[in-house]
Amino acid sequence: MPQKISRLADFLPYLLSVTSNAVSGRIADEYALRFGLKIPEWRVMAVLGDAGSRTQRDLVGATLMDKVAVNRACKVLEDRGLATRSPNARDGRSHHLELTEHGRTMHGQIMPLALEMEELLFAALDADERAQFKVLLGRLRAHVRTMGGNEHGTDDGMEEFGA
Amino acid sequence: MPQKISRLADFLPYLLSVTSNAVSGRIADEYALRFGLKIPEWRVMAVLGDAGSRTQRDLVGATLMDKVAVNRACKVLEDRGLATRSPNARDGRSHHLELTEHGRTMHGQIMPLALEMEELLFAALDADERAQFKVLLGRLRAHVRTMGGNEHGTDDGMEEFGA
DNA sequence: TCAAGGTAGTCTCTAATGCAACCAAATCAC
DNA sequence: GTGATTTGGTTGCATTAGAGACTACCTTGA
Repeated sequence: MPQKISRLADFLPYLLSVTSNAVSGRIADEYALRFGLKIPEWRVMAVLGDAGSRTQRDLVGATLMDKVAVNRACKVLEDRGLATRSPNARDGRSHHLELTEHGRTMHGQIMPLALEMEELLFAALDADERAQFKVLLGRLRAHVRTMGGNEHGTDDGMEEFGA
Repeated sequence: MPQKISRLADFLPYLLSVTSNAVSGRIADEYALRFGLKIPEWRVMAVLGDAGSRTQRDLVGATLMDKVAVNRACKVLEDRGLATRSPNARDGRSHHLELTEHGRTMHGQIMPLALEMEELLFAALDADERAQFKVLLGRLRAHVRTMGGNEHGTDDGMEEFGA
């Protein structure tokens, strides 16, 4: 019998962090193995494949990643022929990014794997629990964002990227 | 009205990661500001203050951090006079780490702040929801750990460090 | 039309994180 | 005991993430 129970183990932020790392780690491994993609690259592909042509700025808003991270991910995707940039007629500073045919094909494989991974990782939770979990995460994130110095500049939602 | 809803935003691992980062970031800021401590250092202090004298190996098990991270955190704590190492009679390779008086004093300030932060960050969730959230995180983590290649070597629990 | 200020994207430098190789002490095999 | 293997701890290296500066371009307001 344990002599002492750690209060660390009861500390929600700790539990959250450890769990998140475990989940992310597993996914990162899987994507690296199967597609040679890192998480940032994968996220960008997910958004592009789903939403079509976007600027880097849009991608920052959609993925909540740093603009540098987005930039690097885009560059990798472009170098690998998974995405292309075309000039933005409206704004000479930015480009539109879009998946290539190759990118689209890969996206077609990637999304099912994502869902499969989600299924596998969250198998310990039934449908209701997952829904509940998602709601709690959403509320938590929204709340944390409102409090304190808003962290990383661009702080608009990720919920929509309507045209 | 949004034209399209991102599937990324519905992807649980993504939501988990983003939320966890937001929470961790806020806490990290707070501890850096008030005590000049980083998360790994804080975790080690939390365990030492709570459990008394431990070896680095124990700390790895208790914090689920890399042994290198633990080592570095310990070194910082020692350099700052918050913890001391004393030889381990049983094993010449390792030392016992323990908070100094100074460290203990700081620990006395740190833990209330931790609880305060938890309260503040999780204000968006009521008591039941927090309990539920904790249960779900626990199940999730336990499940993820069982699947796939067990990641980072040492994989014993964090739930007990009995004598 | 021109200056002033703001924004998208890029580059660079530094800090943080994790891994692999390593050393020293302990344990095991004989 | 002596050599081989394991384990706690440490160091160094490679990878990653983030802050800041910088360029090119846009927008506004005179």
